[in-house]
Amino acid sequence: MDKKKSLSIKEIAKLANVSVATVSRVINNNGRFSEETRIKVQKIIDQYGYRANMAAKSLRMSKSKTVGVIVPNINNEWFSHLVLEIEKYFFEKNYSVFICNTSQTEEKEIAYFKSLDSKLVDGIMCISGSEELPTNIITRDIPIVCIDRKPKYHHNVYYVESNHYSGGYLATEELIKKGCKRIAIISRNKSLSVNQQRLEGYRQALKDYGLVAHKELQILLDISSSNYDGAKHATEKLIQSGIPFDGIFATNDWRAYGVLVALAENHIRVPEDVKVIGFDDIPISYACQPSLSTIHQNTKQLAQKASGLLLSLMNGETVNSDEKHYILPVELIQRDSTSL
Amino acid sequence: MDKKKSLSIKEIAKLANVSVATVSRVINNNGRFSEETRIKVQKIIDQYGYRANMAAKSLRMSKSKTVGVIVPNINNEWFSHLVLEIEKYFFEKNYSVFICNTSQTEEKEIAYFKSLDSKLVDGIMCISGSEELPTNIITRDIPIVCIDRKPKYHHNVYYVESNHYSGGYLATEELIKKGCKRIAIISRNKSLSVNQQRLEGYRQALKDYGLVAHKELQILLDISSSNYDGAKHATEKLIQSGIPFDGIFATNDWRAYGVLVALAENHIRVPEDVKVIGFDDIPISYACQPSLSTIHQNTKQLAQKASGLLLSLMNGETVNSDEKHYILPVELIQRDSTSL
DNA sequence: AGTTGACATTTTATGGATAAAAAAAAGAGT
DNA sequence: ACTCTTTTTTTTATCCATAAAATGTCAACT
Repeated sequence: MDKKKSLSIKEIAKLANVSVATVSRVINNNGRFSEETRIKVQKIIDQYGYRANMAAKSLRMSKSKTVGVIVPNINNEWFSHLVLEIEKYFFEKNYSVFICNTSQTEEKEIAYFKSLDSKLVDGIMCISGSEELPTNIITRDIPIVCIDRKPKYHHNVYYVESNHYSGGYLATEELIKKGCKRIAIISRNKSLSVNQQRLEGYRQALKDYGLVAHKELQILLDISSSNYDGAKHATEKLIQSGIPFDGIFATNDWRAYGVLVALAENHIRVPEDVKVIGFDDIPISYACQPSLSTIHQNTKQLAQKASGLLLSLMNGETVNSDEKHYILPVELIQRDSTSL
Repeated sequence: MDKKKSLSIKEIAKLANVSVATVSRVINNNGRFSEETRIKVQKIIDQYGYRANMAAKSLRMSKSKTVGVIVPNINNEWFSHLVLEIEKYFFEKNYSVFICNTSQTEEKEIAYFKSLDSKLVDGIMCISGSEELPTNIITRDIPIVCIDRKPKYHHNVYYVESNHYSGGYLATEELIKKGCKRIAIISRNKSLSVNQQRLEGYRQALKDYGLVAHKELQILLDISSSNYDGAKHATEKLIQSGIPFDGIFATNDWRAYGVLVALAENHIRVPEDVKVIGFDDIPISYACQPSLSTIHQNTKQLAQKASGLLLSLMNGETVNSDEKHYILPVELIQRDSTSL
């Protein structure tokens, strides 16, 4: 294999009989040079090849054309969809993306912040991680944008999220409009604002429609169990308890499928006996049966807004204070699990 | 916010009253220095903080402690699971991972190879991409390991994959053992060896059990349609055609769910009237109803083997020629969709 | 005391690129 | 032809860390 080692600027310069500075200016099309020189240099580059050494470039310019994406678990379709869209956005702009999977541990999050700092990333995208960002660890002014979580106040932190309150409201309202009177919610007992807001929306909808928010129908799972298993077990317990219910709002789609399977195994029909609605609108929700009514988050737009914001910050553009965070609308998707 | 700029080795050296070389040796615990000096330097570092500048380090050492992962689509649970495990492995070894999503386009693949080359990555993990790797683009000797695909011969390319032939055989055999006589296969018409091998396994199983491999039951989708939709439409067409069948081997789980939904919409019961089996064992296959029999790929092991191999290569260890590729066994998972 | 060796530390060169300052070349005007 | 601009190009310094070579220090041994 004739692997031709890439030439450095210095070597190109020698071959073209010009100085390294001239080559640099031609390559970056920055500064003055005559057309004649441009052709001369370009010819050598075409002939011998040149691949910039990003380490050298980063060192000199203290920026790296890379961004880090902090994500709890990339093997989760909602997060991976965000990552996909972020990657697409930044690829277009000639940035590379470091994937930083925290597995929900603070150690990994801290380690990655250190690493990203060390690697001179130009920006950090932080998806739904811990409450408190370890920004104090960072020694440079790296812009940070958060998705899906209101971070406690940190200097230079911006965020983009869906309207979870509205989603919780819409989901509950859908169940009410389809005739449900005793609606359970299965959510997660973490202080994450996301779950909190969905719960608020649920409570408000019940209130607005004059329904009682039964304490025993508000089930908050702890973090230890998985979404699917946790929701499945919770549903089984609810069934065994004998407490009547005719609708379940599961605050994400995996939980909703836990619910659906538990109901099916207990020969409770959906939507005839009990109606179910989820949240997120991941592919599973239309591909499985019964298809799941859910609240659609505009994941792509979330990613693009956040990426655009981060890019602006990286370019040193000043961002109006009213553009420091976006709350994107969500949409009710009606499918079989809440049909009449 | 009191963001303390990190000091460079030079500044640390000045504060500690030693030379930069000494600081470097202490930090990297490499070379000789007295305990006294170690303490002196460490004290300054503890007091003022030091964060290595990886750009400088990479430039000097021509390695970056990063690897690139080329993947067709990270928003696909099988790939994202691989990426997750690869990330975990390399995090432990103190490497960062660039995510390179090709969206199945050659342009992006080539662009990413150039970028990774430029960024001095120490290794590349290549997951099920195009047939021919654009390795000639690379100007340095970067080790490459492929997962899930036999690349045409390239210098320095190694690969790890599942035994797809055996998987195809096991899947078909399961259907046969559960009484199916007219078994369809729904796969993809790409030259990817993966699909080819699964098809071979299917044919061999039919042959071994004395069944006919009906041409009209071998459906190869083209790449344009999605797995789910493609399989759903294909199943609908098959039903409409009136050709009898009593088992379907869908060569991945998403296709299998396309099949299941098409059957359900046509009031064909699974597993009573038709039995269905998938491939991959992604989470959907146990979480949806009916739960799906499938062929489990040991994704974690695949990722770990490949990562270990890549790391060895990056460390310059010589790899025995018989360790240049691994073929890992797959496992039949029996669930409702093929129960009796 | 002087040579030798072991260890500790500093000096110097280097990796590849860019920006600023300096120098050289070309063009304009008198 | 000579000065003054303007444009082009080169020189130099710098980014930060590491490795190799050189220097320095101390103690042991003949």
